[in-house]
Amino acid sequence: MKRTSMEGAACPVARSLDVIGDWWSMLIIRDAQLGLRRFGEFQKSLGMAKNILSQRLRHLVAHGILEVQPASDGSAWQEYVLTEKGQRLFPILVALGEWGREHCFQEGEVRTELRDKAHGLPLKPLEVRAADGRLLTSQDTQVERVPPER
Amino acid sequence: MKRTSMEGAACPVARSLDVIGDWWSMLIIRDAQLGLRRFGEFQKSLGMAKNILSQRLRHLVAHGILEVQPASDGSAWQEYVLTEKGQRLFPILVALGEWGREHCFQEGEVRTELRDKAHGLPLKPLEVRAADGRLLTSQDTQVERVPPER
DNA sequence: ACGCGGTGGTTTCGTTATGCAACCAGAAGG
DNA sequence: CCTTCTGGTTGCATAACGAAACCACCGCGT
Repeated sequence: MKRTSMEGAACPVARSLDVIGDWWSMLIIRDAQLGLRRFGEFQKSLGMAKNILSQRLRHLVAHGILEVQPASDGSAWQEYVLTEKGQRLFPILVALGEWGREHCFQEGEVRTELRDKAHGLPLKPLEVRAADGRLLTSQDTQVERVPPER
Repeated sequence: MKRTSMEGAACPVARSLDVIGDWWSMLIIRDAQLGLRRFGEFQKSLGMAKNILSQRLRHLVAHGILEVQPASDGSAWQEYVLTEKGQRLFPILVALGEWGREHCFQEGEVRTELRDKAHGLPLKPLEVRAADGRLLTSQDTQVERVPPER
């Protein structure tokens, strides 16, 4: 038996989840977006087992989301930094955060929030729009099989 | 031992992942957005084990993302439909799809894509914007601990 | 009313992933 | 050198997962 993989799926959502759909990857990526780079920083921030972290970091590196760099402070250790591909996950994090903030807290609970560094204000809510700018809901969309590019 | 839960985390991303962060939930929700409602429809579409599906559906119902309804065709069976809270996950799906489409396919592979029903055109790419409308990257943002509402 | 197949699950059992703790090698620091 | 810290790996116990068998109930044909 094996954990079923979506590698062959034509659906991009399934492909994404195949890469970053486990319990820890998105949290690691969140921390990486916040500037964490060292193994120990991730481990302390997330409180996860070191073997699992090690596994996940390797996985993310293998998929080109993180890359290993020589330490920025001159020491001989290595650091994990987001690649371009990893940076592009930002909207997913924002979407997750927005939904979590709205639907996963009781009134009165302490929470954190992502804000605009320039003015310290909350972000504008994410919007799904058509090419011509109309706001869309899931009912306004459909899935199409598109021919391979080129 | 137990799978570590993020229930107490102050970070909304962690909270979200605690609810929908497993391998299957987002795929079930994707199919629900596409209009699937019956147990058997999900099972056939996803090819997953029925016990796991059963578990996941219960979990999603318990968290108020799906709700059980009497069948729409008059038969005595039940159907699973998205609640308002579940509908709000749409931007996350769009974000996952967009990233997957860009970064998880080889050239020439068949893929599916979400399109605007009105004109059959691809959607506008998601954008993270500040309250004043400026485009933001992760570097332009910071996490703040905000006081409980009210 | 009776039998049969389809739907919607639950149970059972073997495999895989996760979590914890112990261990270990190399780098920093003194 | 000798010690401590960083960055892992290894081994083991347990929880989650996956496949298939099993089961109850619905609806339909007769």
